[in-house]
Amino acid sequence: MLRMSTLFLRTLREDPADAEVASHKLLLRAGYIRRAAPGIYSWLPLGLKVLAKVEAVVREEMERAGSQEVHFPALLPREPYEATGRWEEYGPNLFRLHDRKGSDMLLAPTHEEMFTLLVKDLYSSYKDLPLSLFQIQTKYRDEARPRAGLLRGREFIMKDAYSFDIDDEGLEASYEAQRAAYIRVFDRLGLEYVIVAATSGAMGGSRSEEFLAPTEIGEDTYVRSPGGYAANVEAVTTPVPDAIDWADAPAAHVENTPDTPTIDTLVAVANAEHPRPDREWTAADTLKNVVLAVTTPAGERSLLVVGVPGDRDADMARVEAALAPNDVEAATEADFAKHPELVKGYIGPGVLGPQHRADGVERGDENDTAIPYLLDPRIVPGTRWITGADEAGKHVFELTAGRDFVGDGTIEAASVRAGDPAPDGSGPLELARGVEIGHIFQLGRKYAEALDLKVLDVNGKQQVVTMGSYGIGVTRVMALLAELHNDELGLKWPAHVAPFHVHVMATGKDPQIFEAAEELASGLESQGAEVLYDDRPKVSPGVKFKDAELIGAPFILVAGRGLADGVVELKTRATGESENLPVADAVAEVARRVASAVQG
RNA sequence: CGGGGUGUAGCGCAGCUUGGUAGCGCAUCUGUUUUGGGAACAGAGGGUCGCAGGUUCAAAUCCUGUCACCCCGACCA
Repeated sequence: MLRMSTLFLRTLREDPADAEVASHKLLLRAGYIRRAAPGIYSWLPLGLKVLAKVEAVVREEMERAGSQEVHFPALLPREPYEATGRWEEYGPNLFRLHDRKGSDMLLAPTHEEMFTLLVKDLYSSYKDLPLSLFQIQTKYRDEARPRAGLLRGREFIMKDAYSFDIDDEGLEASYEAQRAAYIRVFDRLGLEYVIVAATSGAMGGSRSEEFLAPTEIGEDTYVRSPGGYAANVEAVTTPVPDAIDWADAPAAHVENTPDTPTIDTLVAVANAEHPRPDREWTAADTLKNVVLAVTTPAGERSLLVVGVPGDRDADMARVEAALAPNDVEAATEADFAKHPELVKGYIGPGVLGPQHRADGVERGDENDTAIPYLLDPRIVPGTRWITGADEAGKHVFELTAGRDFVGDGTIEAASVRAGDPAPDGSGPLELARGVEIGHIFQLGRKYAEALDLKVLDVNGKQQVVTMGSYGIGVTRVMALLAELHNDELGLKWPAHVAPFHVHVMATGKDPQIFEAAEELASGLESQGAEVLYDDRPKVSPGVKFKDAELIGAPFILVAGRGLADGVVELKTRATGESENLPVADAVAEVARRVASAVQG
């Protein structure tokens, strides 16, 4: 039995100044965690208890799905990450350090390499497969900006699982098994979630889905359609319209459009000075060419221009996803200085990609080669655009894709808007925010190839193993539960993850009250309930109530003035309901409710 | 990395404009009274005012530099 008089806990009356979101404030105030450094938290007794319960659910479902638990070091040598290229690719997000001999080490951000090597170390036959392994481990990522407490830290606990199969069918089955396990985990935790199509990001790989918990404070934006399509915005694909016959299209013509460096000013001038008879020009008639600087993992930097309809922005998250693992940023003044053919505000296809190469005109210095030009998928042959004429104060009208210009390819760079059609025809998209709590994807053979994980197949030939990778953010899930279950008074844990089930308190000074409370507490404990007993003798009832509500156990059992009439009070934290129970029945009744609440 | 802000007791803050013995609330400790909604009174402990230079008889306060942290955007379980 936990006793409030000795529990290592100090609740705070006021919100910490540096906490913003509810879960962060309350976990600090209620004494679950303490900040040790930015994005790094120490765990107090209550916090550890909740964490252990979340872990237990994850562990049980992993084992049910046939995955076996292992545990790797968090501190790792450089070599395996060098072999897969991730020592470079991870960039500044990787915590790097040296041992006393000067060898490079790292704090693992994730463990693909180690799992792959361990399997390689022990297995060499297709008969050993399929295999699924998992661990629950502390991960380290030196995030540029940790925030929201546990929701995004630099040290966090992740369950990561990996599957190993001989062929694609096996991988598919392993993936489905994990997917089913994730559904069970999140259902048991009582979390609402959507499964969305995702990009695989820096990990590499093909099929990929994220489990997002919808919430306003989420950092991921996703879309869904009435017909059931759901995807992270980064992974949304644009339906490609049919090409348009341009036989009757007017010829392109360059017009003076002074002082029109932005789409808004361009549209205004176009309508004022170059109106078309049937309808007004809008931003959607313009083609915006955005200059980006792309840096490869090896550090090579080059420019790229993406063309998007003028009524949309280039969404950097989507661009990054499309160009992963490269880094992308907006081009700088220095970049423009090196490319005089790029006239800011008036950039057009004329100097880009195929056009540049086709006309053979040298516009920059001798090292100046054509800047690659990628187009939004909506810019199909026959569509007509107003776009830059590559000369200050001039735009070209009726510039027709396919006839007057082409790109080097297409790119999903344009922002996604509510109302856009779903790629599978299932209706208009709506946008929402969510927190990524799980991510599953088929890695394929990337890591097995890089680290030479092969087994003999049935014909005695070496085959590269194919892998899947499956993560759950355990600390993040805990923070999310706190985020979802609270009110102005404090936390309201669901029974199956609460640090304990019943908060028993004695209110009053009469020793008999304390005796009765203690009896209730130990009675409940013998019935299988987990109990915190607030046995502090000189603390006013108000303080005890406030603490109990802040800490957030699902049931609060009060022994106080009602005792004289043979009753104790039971408060249900989630609903705020309060009722009197006869003392004699209280233990049995509360234990029964605990059991049913824990079962969910 | 871009923008904004803050560093004063364990926590939350005032003091800085106009330099002159470092303060308030909460928390902690002692005593008395209190005990169903963050008690009252009396007393106590606890701070090299982020750090380093400078100006001055005198710096939390003015000047310079520096570090750290937080918040908003670009990246991730």
